[in-house]
Amino acid sequence: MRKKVTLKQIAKELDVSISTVSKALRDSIEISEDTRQKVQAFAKLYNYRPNNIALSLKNRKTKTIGIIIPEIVQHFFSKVITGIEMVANRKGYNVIVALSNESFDKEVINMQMLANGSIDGFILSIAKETLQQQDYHHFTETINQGMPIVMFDRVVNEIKCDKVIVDDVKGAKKAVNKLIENGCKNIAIITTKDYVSVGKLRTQGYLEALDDHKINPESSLILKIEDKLLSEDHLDQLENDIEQLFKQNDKIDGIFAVNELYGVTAAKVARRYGYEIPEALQIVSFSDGVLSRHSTPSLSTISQHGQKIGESAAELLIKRLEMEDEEDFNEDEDEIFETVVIETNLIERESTK
Amino acid sequence: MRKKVTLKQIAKELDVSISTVSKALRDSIEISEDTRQKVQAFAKLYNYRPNNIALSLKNRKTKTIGIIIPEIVQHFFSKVITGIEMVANRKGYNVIVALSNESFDKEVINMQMLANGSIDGFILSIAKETLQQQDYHHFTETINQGMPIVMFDRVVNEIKCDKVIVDDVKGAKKAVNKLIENGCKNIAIITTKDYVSVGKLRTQGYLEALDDHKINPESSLILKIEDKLLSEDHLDQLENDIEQLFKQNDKIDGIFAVNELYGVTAAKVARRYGYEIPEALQIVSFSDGVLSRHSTPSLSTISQHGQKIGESAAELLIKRLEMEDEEDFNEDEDEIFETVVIETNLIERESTK
DNA sequence: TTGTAGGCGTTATCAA
DNA sequence: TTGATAACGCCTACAA
Repeated sequence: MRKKVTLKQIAKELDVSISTVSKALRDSIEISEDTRQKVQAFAKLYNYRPNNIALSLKNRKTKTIGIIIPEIVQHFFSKVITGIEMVANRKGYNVIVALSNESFDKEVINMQMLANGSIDGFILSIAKETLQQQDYHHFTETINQGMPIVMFDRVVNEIKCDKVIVDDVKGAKKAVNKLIENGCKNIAIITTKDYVSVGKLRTQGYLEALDDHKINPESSLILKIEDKLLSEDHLDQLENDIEQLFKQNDKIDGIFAVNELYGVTAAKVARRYGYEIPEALQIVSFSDGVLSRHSTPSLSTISQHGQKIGESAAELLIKRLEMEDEEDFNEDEDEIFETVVIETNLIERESTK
Repeated sequence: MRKKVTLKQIAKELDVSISTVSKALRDSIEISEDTRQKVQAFAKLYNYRPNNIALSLKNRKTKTIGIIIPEIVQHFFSKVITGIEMVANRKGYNVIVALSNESFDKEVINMQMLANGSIDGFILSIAKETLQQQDYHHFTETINQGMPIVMFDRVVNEIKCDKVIVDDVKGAKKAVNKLIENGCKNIAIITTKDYVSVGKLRTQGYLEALDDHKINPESSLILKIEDKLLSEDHLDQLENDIEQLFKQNDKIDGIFAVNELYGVTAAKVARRYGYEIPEALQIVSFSDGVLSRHSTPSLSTISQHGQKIGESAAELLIKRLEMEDEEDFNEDEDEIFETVVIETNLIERESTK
């Protein structure tokens, strides 16, 4: 068991000072060719690597990014992480992941844990509970402490920071327009309660698309799901709710679902009701998932490009971090924040004509 | 912008020494009630939190766990992370995630990055490329440096460390036995090339189950997929391969797929060929995914309980970490490592009778 | 009851 | 060309 070597140990072995070793390893011109080689050889032999923690303490930066997301067992969030990790890694950053589990308390606790020096900045998507309570003090606090935050997907106007979002309204309109073009007359929407910002925006897009085509929205065609964590019970409930939708209105010939689970579940229920897809009923869902691609019938979706979102968020954060370095204490106060919008696009599969 | 306060600053403000502040905050009896309250009040006011990095450096432990997995965009791995994160968090640990992307080089680089003081121990699942090259020096090296590793799912006998695995052979036998019980006579297997340990083991289970029932394996019923990263091309290739399987052998009435993607794809191709599921063809797949539950028909699967695996791995690692603390330098050399086996179970859905 | 000093591993500055 | 020293933020043994 060869424990990690430190500069100190190398110094002792070679009978030179610590600073000589340090300089030699960093190819300083101050050091003679001779000792440099000696030191480097020894270091290589013992596989010396500078201790990250010590460096972090010294440099007052950790080169790691903290991610806080509601859950990881969701293709969209995994994709985002993949994207973040890619650019982070490329730029020499690590990524530390914490899950809020949609809970306000866990979000707060995790932020505090990480904010105490473990990371240089946050990339996060807000927990549902937080959105519901509209308590954002933990965000403002960390920002005030000088730690930058980049929010993605579930963002909130109250907080001034960089953001990466999807054109939810526009994406929803694309979906609904497609259905209208394809001849649907009675288009239902399956969405979330309004406190989930993306659900609200997608609902808005749905309404705007209808309006653009002079179609009056009907409340019997709008289903707002109380979105709890995924559980078997919840799934049953979801199916029941969708069944109610079909019972309430037997003219439905198009469905826009704000996520792919709603989409595939709608397809399942619809087929149980004898609807032919896409002949009698067409479906488009918002999604970045694996479900819509592999389900039968495969679902046409509005792809939100989770990985791109992640990449974009990481770039924004790192840009800001490196900026801070440069402008040694530019206490400008009124900083300018960016909001990057990632374009969605419609992927046509079997659930539309 | 109120930057984070340090002990030093508090000390200066209150005109006491740093150690007095430190002790006061930790409720030391050495400190007078008076100053203690004064210090604590001030600390609370300025929202003092000890700096993690400084603590890590001092204590020579970071209280964070490094996870290295091939990819995160796979339900199984997400589940494992969820499990790890749960127990880690409960025990005051953070979780830092790195992705190998199935590449040997990235695995090595990421390990080195994290091993330099950033974490206390690893939980990992080996990249395919590493398994192929059978080069495990980076594992032995980090273990030799005194950093514990827990491997899960894709493990390897050559490395002595704690492991968490699934009873792959037994699970596969459960699946195939079920098919046999249900009357299947010609059961095909869709599996990976043998260098993927879990694929190999599941294939072995398949063969053993057949043997138990005195059924001779037929090479025309065994399809070994060259498993690349998921891409559209790869998917087409997969469908082609499966089509070949059906062409080669028109008596197939049961399929055991070693993962759910193979399972749903087989179902898709089979239905294109006019097979009724489960009447004419029954399918069971290994899985921990969302696909099999929501596909049509939903797939019967051998559930591998990814979250439990994660929890178990985290418990093993943390146990070992805390052990190290106690036994101040017990250089015993021949340590004893555990291998925890997580039981699988068969979930019956629509793809079996 | 309070303060001083040393150390965790590095690097940077300045002195030798 | 090399080395001593201080600093990053914290804790603790020991001294006052």
